[in-house]
Amino acid sequence: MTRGRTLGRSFYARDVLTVAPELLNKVLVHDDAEAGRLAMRIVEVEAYLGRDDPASHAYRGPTRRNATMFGPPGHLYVYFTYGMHWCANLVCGPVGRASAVLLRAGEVVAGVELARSRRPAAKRDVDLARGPARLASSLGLSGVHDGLDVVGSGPLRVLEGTPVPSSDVRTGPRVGVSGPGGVPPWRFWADGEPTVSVYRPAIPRRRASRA
DNA sequence: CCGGTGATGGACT
DNA sequence: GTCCATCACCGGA
Repeated sequence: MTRGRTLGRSFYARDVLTVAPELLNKVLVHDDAEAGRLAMRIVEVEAYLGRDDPASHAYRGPTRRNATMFGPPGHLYVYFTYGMHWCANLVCGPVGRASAVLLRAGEVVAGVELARSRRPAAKRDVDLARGPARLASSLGLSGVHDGLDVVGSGPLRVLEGTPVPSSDVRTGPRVGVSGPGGVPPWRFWADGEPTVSVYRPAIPRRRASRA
């Protein structure tokens, strides 16, 4: 299931709220020189608007961490969080807008054995990429992939897939984001997908106090 | 199934 | 010092 046309730059160059739902059912392919190929059908995404979005990493302007977001669309923004996890986004919109789509969940459609080896904690295959850090882990993504172009001949690309009919696209609030929630339909998934990550309201927890 | 919580390090104020 | 675009594991129902 790794046939199909590679999406071009113009796909990503549009408004992030247009691109996000269209990414559903697209197939992200990662060819690792040593590990091999893994292909992931995207089933859940989340939009981040950029400078005007309090929940976005880009809200306070460019830093070394978020530099990729401020660059051209069609590049992968990978960041490190909670001291142990990587998460991946696709940069959208025009240069400088810093909008991006967080890849929240997917279904492994090629390289399942490889994904299992990367995520031994997953009890069932449906858990291999249920959640953004799990998705990145299954794909073998980390900081070395931040900034990579997914358009063209690199190890990463996104293939066309069967579009999800708009009547089957569901929307909801963002996951794990505190602060002003805002109005736009931030999160998108396809109706009936078993691999969509579970919604949990953002409840900031204090770090455990030392005795 | 569900809720509670420790892990763990970097970015930012 | 505080906050994370999170996950795995545990105990209870």
